[in-house]
Amino acid sequence: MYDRLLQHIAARVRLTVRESEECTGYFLHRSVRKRQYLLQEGDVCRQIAFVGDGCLREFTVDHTGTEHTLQFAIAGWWISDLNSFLSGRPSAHNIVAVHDSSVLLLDKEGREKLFAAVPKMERYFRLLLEANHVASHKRINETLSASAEERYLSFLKTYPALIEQVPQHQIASFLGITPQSLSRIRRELIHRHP
Amino acid sequence: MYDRLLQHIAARVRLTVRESEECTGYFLHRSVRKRQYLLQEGDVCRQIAFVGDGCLREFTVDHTGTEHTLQFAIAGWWISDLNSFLSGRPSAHNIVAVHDSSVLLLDKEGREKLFAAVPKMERYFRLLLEANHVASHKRINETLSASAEERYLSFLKTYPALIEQVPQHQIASFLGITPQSLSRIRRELIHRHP
DNA sequence: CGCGGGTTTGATGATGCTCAAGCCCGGTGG
DNA sequence: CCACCGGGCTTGAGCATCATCAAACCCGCG
Repeated sequence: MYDRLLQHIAARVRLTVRESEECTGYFLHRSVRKRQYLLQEGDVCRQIAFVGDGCLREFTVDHTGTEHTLQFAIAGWWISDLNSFLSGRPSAHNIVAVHDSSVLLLDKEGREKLFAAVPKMERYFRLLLEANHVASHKRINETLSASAEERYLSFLKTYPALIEQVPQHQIASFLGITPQSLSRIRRELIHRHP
Repeated sequence: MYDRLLQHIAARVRLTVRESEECTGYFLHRSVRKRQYLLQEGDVCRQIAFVGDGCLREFTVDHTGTEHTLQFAIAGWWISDLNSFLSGRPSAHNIVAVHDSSVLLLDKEGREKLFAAVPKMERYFRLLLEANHVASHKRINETLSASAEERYLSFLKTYPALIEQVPQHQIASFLGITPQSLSRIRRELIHRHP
C-alpha cells in the first residue's frame, strides 16, 4: 500500500531506508467506496490525499446545481482542496471517489512534523507543486486559446488513462462544456475520422 | 532594490541576517523598459524573475495571431515560464514589460545553490507555489462556472491594482474574451449601476 | 421485464466572436 | 498652434459556437 507512495517519492528525491520508514508513519490509510465523499462542501479539508489505487474527482457545484470538475486523480496523484487545507476555512469543493479507491492521508500537523523529521520531503512537495503549476498553466492557456474540440483532443492525449475510467459527462464538466456538446463533438470526430 | 525581495521572503520564512545577505548574491538585477521582452517565444526561459517594480505580462500567441494572457505580475510577484525553465526546452510563452520595470533574476544553477546554502528557501518556494496553486484553481473554477461578466467582476475584486496599470484589451485577453466583448460588458455594468 | 442513469439527437436560443467602421485622445511634425 | 496620425476603445450587424430544453435511446441491473 505504501509502496506506490515511496516509489513516487523516490522518483523525485533520494531517501535513505531509514527516512523512508520514517515517512510512512505520518500517513493514514483509508479506503473510499465509489460515490463516497472524501471532502464535502462546507467542511474543512483536513488532509491531503495520495491516491494509491482507484480514482477520485474534485468538483464544485454552482448556483444552478451544475457540477464543474477541477481535477481527476488516479493512482500516483495527489488530491485536496489546498485552499481550505491551508487556510482552515470551509471548503467550497467536493472530493468524491469515482471508483472504489484507497488513499493515504496526511494532515497539516503530520506534514509539518514530516518536514521537520525528513527535510527532503519539503523538496519533494516543492517539486510536486512545480509540476502542478506547469499543468495548471497549460490548462488555463488551453481554455483561453482552444476550442471545445481541441480541448477534448488534448484531454485524450494528456490523460489517456482517464477516458475509460470516468463517465463522459464528468469529462465534459472538466472541459467546461455540457454532456450534449461533448457527445456532438465525439460524433463529429468519429464521422470525420475512420 | 533587494529590500522588497527580502521583505517578501521574511513574510514567509524567518531568515537570519547572515542568510538574508547570502540570498541576495544569487540574484541579478535588471531593468526592463516598456514593451521590452524578458522572454521570447522560442527561447529557453533561463531565469525566474521577481518583480521589484513595474508590471510584466506573460502571454501566448495562437495560430491566428491572437494573444492570450496567462499572468500579470506587479511589484512583489514572481513571473516565468516554469515549464521551459524546468525542462530546458524552448518556451511557447512571451514575457514582456507592460511598463518600465525592474526585476531580480534567478537562474537554475543559482537557485540550486541557494537551496543548498539556505535550505529555508526551499520552504519559501514551496509556500509560494502553494499560494499559486490555490490561485490557479480559483481561476480554472471561474472559467468553468462563471460568465464573462462575472469573471470581469471577480478580476476587479482580485486585482484592483491592475485595472489602472494595464490596457483594457490585455485584461480581455486574460479573461478569455475579445476587447469588444469587454467593452460591451463594461457599458452594460455602467448602465445598470449608478 | 421495467427502472434509471448515462448518452444521443433535434430544435431553438443566448452568449460572445468577427468584420467593419467610427470615435477619442495623446503625440508628432509642419 | 493646429492638422494629422495611430492606438485603443466603442458601436453595430451578422454569425458561430455552445447551451438549453425536451425527448428518445441504450444497456446494465434488480
